[in-house]
Amino acid sequence: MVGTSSPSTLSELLNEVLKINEQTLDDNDNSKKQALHVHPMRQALFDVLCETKEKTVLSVRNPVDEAPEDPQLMRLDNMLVAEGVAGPDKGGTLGSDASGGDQADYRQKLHQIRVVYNDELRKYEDACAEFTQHVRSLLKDQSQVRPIAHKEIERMVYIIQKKFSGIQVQLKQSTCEAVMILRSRFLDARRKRRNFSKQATEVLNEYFYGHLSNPYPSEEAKEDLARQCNITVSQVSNWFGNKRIRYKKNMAKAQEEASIYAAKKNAHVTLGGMAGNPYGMLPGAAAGLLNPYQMTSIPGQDTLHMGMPPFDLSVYNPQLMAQYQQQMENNDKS
DNA sequence: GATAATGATTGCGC
DNA sequence: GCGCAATCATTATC
Repeated sequence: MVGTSSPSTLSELLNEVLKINEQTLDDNDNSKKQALHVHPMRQALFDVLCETKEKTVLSVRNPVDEAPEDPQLMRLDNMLVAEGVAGPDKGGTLGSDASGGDQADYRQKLHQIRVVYNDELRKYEDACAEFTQHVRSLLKDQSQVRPIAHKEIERMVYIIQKKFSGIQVQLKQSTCEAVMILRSRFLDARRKRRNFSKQATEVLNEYFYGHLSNPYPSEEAKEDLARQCNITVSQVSNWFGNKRIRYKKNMAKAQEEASIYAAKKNAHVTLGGMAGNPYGMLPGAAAGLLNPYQMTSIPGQDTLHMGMPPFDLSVYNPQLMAQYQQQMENNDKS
């Protein structure tokens, strides 16, 4: 029937359109297309078909309205923002313990990841927009010959965007992995310690032996020491933690060291008074003599000697202290 | 290369 | 959250 003569009735035209819809139009079958396009009932029937289709599609739930936020995608997004890859550039702060050089290196590497990520993301977005536009125009073209509901187009767009979203998730995942690898590398690098400068160690030791009776610097004191030594407050805390433990463990050597710092302090006192020692009455290791550790741990001195050592506390002399210790050891032997 | 020294980390208790 | 103790990992010294 089709092809030989134009459809004369509404039902004939409908059958014709449905057939065409099923088979899709063959570009070579121009006469058939032509016949349809010029039929006086064409527009009316086409409108009816569109309306019917629109009603049918309306009953289908719109996936766009109901799509829940993908929790995995949300996690990835949050992480990328937190790490400074997505969102505003935070400069890639590592930890306060990382050294300056490492920080700069880390920032540079993170910036590279950020650039690559944003570049790829833009490419995907552009490709997605381009493909969506292409499909839209294709559907628009097809709407000339078959009824296409608006919701149908939106659904198609949604499917396309979901496909591209899947690719984006992969991109975000691999970016997160890259950041994790970078982070772990630099966190490991933090273990690559460098010894503090001699000057910094001097400052810390002076404070420690100057406060042996209470070697627990306050937060303010730690900040002050950190400034003086050009290290972080947590490094100061670490140093004091280690120092207290090791002082206890190796009292003999610590005593020797205490004498050195006491002598230094003494020289300072002679020259400049008691400035800088909040325990003014007990300069240097003299304060250490009253510290709780010494009462139990000095080799050869298992108990605290009740008698005070033979020196004047106000002008502590390390040599006299050494003599005193020697004397006590001799007493223990005899 | 062995050893000591030292800064950092971890697990635990308070 | 802080400090202690044990331990790890690196650096310095011999």
